[in-house]
Amino acid sequence: MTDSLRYSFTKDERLCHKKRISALFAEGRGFTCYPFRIVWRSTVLDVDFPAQVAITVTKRSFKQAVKRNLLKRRIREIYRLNKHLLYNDLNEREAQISFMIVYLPKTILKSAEMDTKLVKALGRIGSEYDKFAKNTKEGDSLRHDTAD
RNA sequence: GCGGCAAACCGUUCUAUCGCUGUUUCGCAAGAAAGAGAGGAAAGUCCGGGCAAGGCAGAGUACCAUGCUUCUUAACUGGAAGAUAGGCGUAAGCUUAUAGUAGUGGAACAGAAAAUAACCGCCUUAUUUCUUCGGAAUUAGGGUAAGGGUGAAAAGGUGAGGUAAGAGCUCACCAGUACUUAUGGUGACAUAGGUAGCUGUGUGCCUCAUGGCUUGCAAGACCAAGUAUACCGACAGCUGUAGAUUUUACUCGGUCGAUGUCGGGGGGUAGGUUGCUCGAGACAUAUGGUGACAUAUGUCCUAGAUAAAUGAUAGAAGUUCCUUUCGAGGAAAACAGGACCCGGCUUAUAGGUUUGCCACCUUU
RNA sequence: CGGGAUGUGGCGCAGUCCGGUAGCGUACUGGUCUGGGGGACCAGGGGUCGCAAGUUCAAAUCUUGUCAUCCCGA
Repeated sequence: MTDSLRYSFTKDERLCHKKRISALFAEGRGFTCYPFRIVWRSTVLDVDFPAQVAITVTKRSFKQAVKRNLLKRRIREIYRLNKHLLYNDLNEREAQISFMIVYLPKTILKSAEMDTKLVKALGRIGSEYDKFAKNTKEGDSLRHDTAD
């Protein structure tokens, strides 16, 4: 079993800094792949993993904490089982990003449905990164934003 | 058997695989193993307390809260057992209100009048006019709460006597109030008797008693190293005086005490550690108490996250509902997630269990 | 997590303290003035006073619970 196929999900793979999250929303790029919105930003991380992720469900959509927790747990579980696909993409491009998954709808979807949709969304991050890298290269040299 | 009332309790369980957050042990490290990991309301933040910081003693007033009695508790707008007066229910039972009345304000509309009641009516005195000589009418005054379409509420109720007409004016019975005696009760109060003809209701201000500082773990402490009225200049002022400060405001008292005003000037983090979970702790038994609860003994350690852990998938069993070829198949499973910690209250809650009691029906 | 405010015709707000008639502006409908429009004037319709209990003779108003929206501190 290689490292990429370990289904663990440690703290280093999560986005836990308040500053980084506010920077992500201020400068990050986003796209919507229903039922999720992905906000991401190329970032130099001080860990071995190619990505750090945070998951949110807004209080506007779900008022009760039980439902928010349920959705966050399910999304995290799906990410944990499918993140090696994203890691392969990013390792090919030698990139590090931080990103956030926002759950949009106001109803609770089934796990299987969310599974296929999230895999599709994660697959799109690679192509979005290519687009971004191309644009910055044309304008100036590729420039990574520092973490802090 | 069926329906209800009250109290207490449960709130799917197990296995496998992959994960998450602490703890302990092993290991140089990577990591491995063991064991632990949401609730009866964790919720609302409505009360009370612990804990922490802030006062150079403190006191009074204002302000706020509470308000039958006795108890309970660390404390309480909590709880228990009662008291009085209502309301609902056939019943078991449930439920609402309750300090004082010395003073004082108001009670829309309607109504004569909303509380020191004379508009109509009734009785009566005087005057004038008319007269069928019985009386009738006009004006002025007096007496009178028996009657009057209202209203939420109408001046204790019924009967008799009494009177010019009436009236607790007097009497009988009934209802209440105040004072008082005896008995019972820790007490609220109850029961029985006596005295006073004393007699509307609810409500606000007010009065009395008791209690009450403010901010909240994002408090606070440490890593963290110098202060925060720093320091500099100008102007005004000169000794217990001005003034400043003192947990909202005011007063007294206390403390500090020359400084006050204006201008300039300078520093910055939300990272980590701690607070942080052993506590008015839980469970069991015994004793005391009607009960809330208290005391004693024994056993146990039972979440501590921080963009925030308790999940996903598969299988099995049980419960409920639907379909049924009686083999089975399908679906559902409430309210809801710790964020410093406790004690209550309130609100949400599918379904189920146990105990006691009440009414009705059937059988004996 | 803590603190506070608001909810009344279609819209924006009074009235709530101190209980008794729900009102103002604008919008809407009809009419008059004008050749017509705009505008002015007159008349009219439109209200579970967020919801549910309670107190009271009587509740938009007082009390309690609950729901929604908004703001502030960090």
